[in-house]
Amino acid sequence: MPELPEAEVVARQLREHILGAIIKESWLGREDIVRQGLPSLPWYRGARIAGVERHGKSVALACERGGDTRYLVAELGMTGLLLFGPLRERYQKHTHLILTLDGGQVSDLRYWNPRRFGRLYLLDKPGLGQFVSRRFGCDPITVSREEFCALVRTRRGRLKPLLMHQQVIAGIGNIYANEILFRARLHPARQAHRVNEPALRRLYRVMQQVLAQAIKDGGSSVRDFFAPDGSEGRYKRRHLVYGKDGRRCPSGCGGTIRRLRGSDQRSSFYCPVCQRK
DNA sequence: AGCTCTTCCTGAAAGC
DNA sequence: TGCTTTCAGGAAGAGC
Repeated sequence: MPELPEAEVVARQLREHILGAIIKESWLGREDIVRQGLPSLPWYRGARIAGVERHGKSVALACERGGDTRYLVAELGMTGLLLFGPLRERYQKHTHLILTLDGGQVSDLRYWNPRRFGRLYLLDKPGLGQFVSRRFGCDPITVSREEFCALVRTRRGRLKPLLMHQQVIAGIGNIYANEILFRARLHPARQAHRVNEPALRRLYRVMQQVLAQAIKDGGSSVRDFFAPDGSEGRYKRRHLVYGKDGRRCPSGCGGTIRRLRGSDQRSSFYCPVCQRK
């Protein structure tokens, strides 16, 4: 499932392959996949893809036409993918949007999302600003240590939900939250404001390392994440706790990885020996 | 503020 | 084998 590293990989591939391309045609399989701005869809025909942004786990195409800029935001949700045309055979069903392109390296870009947790948004500039400020907190890649630590210190809730709270820290989901907390040796249910300074700095450093490495590795392909060109992410090989319940802790502490189902239905994977509360 | 619960949605896996 | 049930998960929103 796409989280920040996967969305970043998607954004980078889009920049590499379709920046500057012109949208010739748009095909929409179902209207309810566009949650906002559906009437403006015709505007995008003839627009040039002038930029690609990532916000949290979402990817935004900046489109220009006649001196005007509008955005196409794709929430990837759990199963959402942006794919280049050559993959069309494998992804017929559940393709909800196709942008036929001219002048890029690929013939089209399509949005594929079987579970439809995640929609599309067609927004003008103020609309995007509003969308971003309402939904996304700081970016864990670019946030400074001071800012991050100050933020965690003021929170009374549990550490893991905080890391995954998009309005506070945008882009971290279940996989990376688990991997980060294990490497920082912090229990998922630790109260954020009770984490001491050294541990807080460790958390920041580990968060940046994990995300940077995952981007370098093309993301984690669990279930079926693919980059737009069809390549799989390799970071899954580096997973130490996610989906590893019942296995020996890789730190050599002798503990066994446990899976804890939180009230939010999401699973926490952690080592009860390394990550004490 | 922060927690819990519900809803959205489908395909894979488990259960019978 | 073939049917039914369960489950997984991100995010928003309601209610407490």
